[in-house]
Amino acid sequence: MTDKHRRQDGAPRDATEIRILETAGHVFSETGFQAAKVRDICARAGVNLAAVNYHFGDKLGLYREVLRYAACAAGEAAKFDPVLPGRTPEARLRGFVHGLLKQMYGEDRPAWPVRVMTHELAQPTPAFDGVVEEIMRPRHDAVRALVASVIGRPLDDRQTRLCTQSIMGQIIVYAHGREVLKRLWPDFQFTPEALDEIANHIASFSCAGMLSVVRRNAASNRKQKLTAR
Amino acid sequence: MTDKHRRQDGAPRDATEIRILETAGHVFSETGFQAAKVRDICARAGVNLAAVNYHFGDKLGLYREVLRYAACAAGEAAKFDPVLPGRTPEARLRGFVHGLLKQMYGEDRPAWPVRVMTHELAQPTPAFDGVVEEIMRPRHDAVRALVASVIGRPLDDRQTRLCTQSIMGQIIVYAHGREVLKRLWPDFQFTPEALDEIANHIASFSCAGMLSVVRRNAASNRKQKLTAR
DNA sequence: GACTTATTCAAACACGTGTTTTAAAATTCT
DNA sequence: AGAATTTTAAAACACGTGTTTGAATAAGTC
Repeated sequence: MTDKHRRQDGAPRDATEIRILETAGHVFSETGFQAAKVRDICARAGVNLAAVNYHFGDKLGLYREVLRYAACAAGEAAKFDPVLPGRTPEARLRGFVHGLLKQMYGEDRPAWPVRVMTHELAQPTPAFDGVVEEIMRPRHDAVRALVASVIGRPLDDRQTRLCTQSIMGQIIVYAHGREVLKRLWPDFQFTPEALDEIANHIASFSCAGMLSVVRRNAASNRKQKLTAR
Repeated sequence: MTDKHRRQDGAPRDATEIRILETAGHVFSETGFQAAKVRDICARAGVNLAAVNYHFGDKLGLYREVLRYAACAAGEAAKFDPVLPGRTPEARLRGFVHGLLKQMYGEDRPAWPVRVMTHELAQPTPAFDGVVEEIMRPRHDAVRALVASVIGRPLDDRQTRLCTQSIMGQIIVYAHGREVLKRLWPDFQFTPEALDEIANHIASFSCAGMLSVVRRNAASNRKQKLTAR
């Protein structure tokens, strides 16, 4: 890969490059990086075989740009801070979950970025660390902060982390468990109403769960005081 | 693949086949089916290149056997019915979660079967349907039955399914989100104590969540009665 | 012990795939 | 318009990979 192909952020792309990027997104999402074929991408994009090497240096260079492209589509949700808007913690959580689901499965969104990420989970490429730091960690930390404030525990507490895992798990099961979901609940569709329903469910389910943690802590505190007396 | 390689269940295997199977499990778990190389498997297993074709017909035949091998390791947990043992629903759920976690991350368990499944989620092979039906659906349905009995709703109710998704999501996030977890919570270890801790957390968290669903239904029922009067 | 069968081995084969090359066409610049 | 540059195009190249082959060795059988 020559210097020509190390493009900085926001560099303009011509029609060919965009067509390759979008097609490559689809192809990579279907088979993952390794198994995807440059010939397949080029054929489906209607460009010559050599175009990938000319515009992106090599296959990995193209994949990096695809990942960045996918991360860009996820950009707004990453910046979205779930702690600010809404009044009650449940409303804030509902907003966060809804935003995340909509960003992944909104009707106007392409489906391939999520699938590319699923492949990364199965077999991380060198580009994965960047995605985690830029996209996933901010979200995770935002949820963690919300959890910490709800259950009254430090950010780094194990209970805080377990609750955060529980909440994130409920969300991503719809993403990475999709192939299972299709078979176990074939009637399910990601309609806007379903997105609302899921967000509502996860928010209330999780708030109740967090409150139970609070209650358990309070109970064990009382017990300690009693025995200490 | 000739008839010779269509072996029935429980057929005896010699040392070579077992060595190939175990090594193949590791290799497939690292890179997925497509990207895995027969030469790599054979080299690491210390057998000749042609051994795979001789004993398993072709690469896909080997993969099928690896999947069955992995499913076998998961067999006891699949047969395990979470509705029978234990008294309270929470105890039953805790038992189920703990069994599943231990089966995936117990210290005596190899790590590769879970990783192979992660690859299947990203890019299902023809063998995936069988795995879902034989391994995943029984578990899923068992949890669903438990949920239905707890929240007092039919098996096929949307609320029942959402709660089931919530519970399964909390579990599988530790499996399929492992690469993210390693980066976002690097100190975390799958010790036996951690497994207990997680199982306890998920069980109490989820029971509280389900109870909140019950309460919400009761509240909306009261409201309906009031307006109907 | 001789014959048959099963298994292992090294080499070669056939094909797919990422990349390069070289030339033609299109675009841009002066 | 003419030259320089950029982009596209077809073919070839180099290498990796699943599979097959045929001989050599081991195991089993009468």
